[in-house]
Amino acid sequence: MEDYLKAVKSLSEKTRIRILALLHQASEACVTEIVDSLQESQYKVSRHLKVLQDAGMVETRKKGRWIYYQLNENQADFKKTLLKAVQEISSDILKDDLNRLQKRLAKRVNGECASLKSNKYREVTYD
Amino acid sequence: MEDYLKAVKSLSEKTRIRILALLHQASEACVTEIVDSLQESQYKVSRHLKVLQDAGMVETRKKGRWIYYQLNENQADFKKTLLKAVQEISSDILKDDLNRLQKRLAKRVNGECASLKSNKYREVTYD
DNA sequence: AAAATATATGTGAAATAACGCATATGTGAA
DNA sequence: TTCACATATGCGTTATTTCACATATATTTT
Repeated sequence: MEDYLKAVKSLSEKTRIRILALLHQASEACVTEIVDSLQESQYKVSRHLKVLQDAGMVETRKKGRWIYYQLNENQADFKKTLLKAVQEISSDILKDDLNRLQKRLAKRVNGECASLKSNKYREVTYD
Repeated sequence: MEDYLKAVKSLSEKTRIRILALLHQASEACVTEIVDSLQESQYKVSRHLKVLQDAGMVETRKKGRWIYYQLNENQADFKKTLLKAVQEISSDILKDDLNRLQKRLAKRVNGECASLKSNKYREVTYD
């Protein structure tokens, strides 16, 4: 029961819903890409990612200095169904997030997350 | 978005999960029957029922002094999926609740909730 | 009308969760 | 080995949620 509760609670916060919706579309994204897509602070995103991970909703893959997050698809029916529910949310906020995500993912180099802070790459602009 | 959040939050509490699981099985139950099944206080159950109602997860039917609660099946996919997720929870607590519910529903007279506090009816015993 | 039953709610205390800032850790690049 | 970037976290503050008690409202029975 505690496990179920933890999973539902992990969905009961706006930022975390936004993250999960993002991962539904991206299949995998690193923290910076999520930060840029949501336009939220790094520590806020990082905190919420941890909650989602503790609840078993996402899993990570480390590659160099980046940590890629993705949905944890391989789990009990209950959590799968919860993730399905997230897919059924229709909201302007999520649409905007996804638009920014698309632009952000387009900056990847060789399929890897790009370091936009470095001046080797052009600025990201969202408009 | 706020509506989705409200719905998920309504699931993110143990008592409320127990109530929803009960209603999945009972199709409809009045407050006292829920109180007896969960063995929780009346005000606690009443409070949580209100949260579920505000979130649109349950609806009520008033009949005399009783208010019958049932799942609100007629709604958007997102909430339907959430309710489906609850059905997929397997837990000893829920099993016990359902056992007590069965015994409680067996006390009904003419399909109506029975007033067990009155000495016109035998005591309920759970063992 | 009075008593009993069913349900809801105002309020303040206690518990829980989210926020923000600063900072720590780890990794690759210069 | 120094610097820049990516990510995580300790901690105090604030906001949100739950709890518990008492009590209010509505309905039925006597």
